[in-house]
Amino acid sequence: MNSSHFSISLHILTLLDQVKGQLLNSEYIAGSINCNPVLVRKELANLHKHGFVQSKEGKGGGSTLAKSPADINLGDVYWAVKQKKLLGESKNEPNPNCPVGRQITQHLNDLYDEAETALVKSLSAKTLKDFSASFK
Amino acid sequence: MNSSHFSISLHILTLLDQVKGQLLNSEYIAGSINCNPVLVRKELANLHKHGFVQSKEGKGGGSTLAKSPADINLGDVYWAVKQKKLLGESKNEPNPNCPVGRQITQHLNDLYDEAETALVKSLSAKTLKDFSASFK
DNA sequence: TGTTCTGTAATAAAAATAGTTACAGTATGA
DNA sequence: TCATACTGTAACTATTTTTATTACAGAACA
Repeated sequence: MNSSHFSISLHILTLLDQVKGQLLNSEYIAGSINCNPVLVRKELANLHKHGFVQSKEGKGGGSTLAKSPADINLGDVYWAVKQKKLLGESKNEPNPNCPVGRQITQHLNDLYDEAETALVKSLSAKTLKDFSASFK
Repeated sequence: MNSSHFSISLHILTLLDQVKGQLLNSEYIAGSINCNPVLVRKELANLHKHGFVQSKEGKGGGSTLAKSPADINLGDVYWAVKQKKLLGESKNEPNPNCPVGRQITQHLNDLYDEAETALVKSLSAKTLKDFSASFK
């Protein structure tokens, strides 16, 4: 991963949990995150695609959690939100004429996959309920 | 982390290991990575600062490993190379007037620190020697 | 003493990320 | 039924981050 997708998504999910089923609209959420409402709606669209939230269109609409916070673990959020490699290359086209260049992409990918698995395992130890409960 | 610092550094270290003590110059290394030699020199400067490589200036100069590849573990490389948060925010200034916004940065940081620790533990299981040995 | 490197700074180009504007479609309720 | 307030999404712009380029002082070598 990278960027702030995970942070923003978890922020959204936490807010939705804190209001216990109340619908929150993208402008309110954006106000808490301090970002653009369209960015929130995009993030919500992704969370919706992965079954974490439900949205209601139209006047008085907004979003709410689609399942119990105890059933949302942060490792699953990670996978849902992930858009690109955790550790990795923006550009990466090593020289195929060099023995190291030719093979390194595969070896790095293997290494990163292992490392990412360890990271997700750590995240998976916590649910949204746990995370949200740490807010006073 | 993020970006390609880790990939590039590990690529450099692998090349240096493969040539067993021979000096490699930044242009050669850049040729294998397929990037700019100045980028390699900056990355080498950082690796040098952390004691992984030695460099020799002047004609016929170049770089070589400063310690045995068996004594370079990939977790240490990770820390040396890390320049910013693994999972995190480019911009992140949540609303201090919102209970969630006010506390989330700290909670996210705690979460990320744990996850990063798990990731580094995984990386630390391998040395440069191990990694380099997987190249045929 | 000319050549070939490193080290580093300053700048430019390219890529990625976030913000903005715009608008069709949906639900609500007066 | 019509004004209002949302979502969903696209197109575009601005900003930030990353990478490449140029430049040059200083070091080592032949």
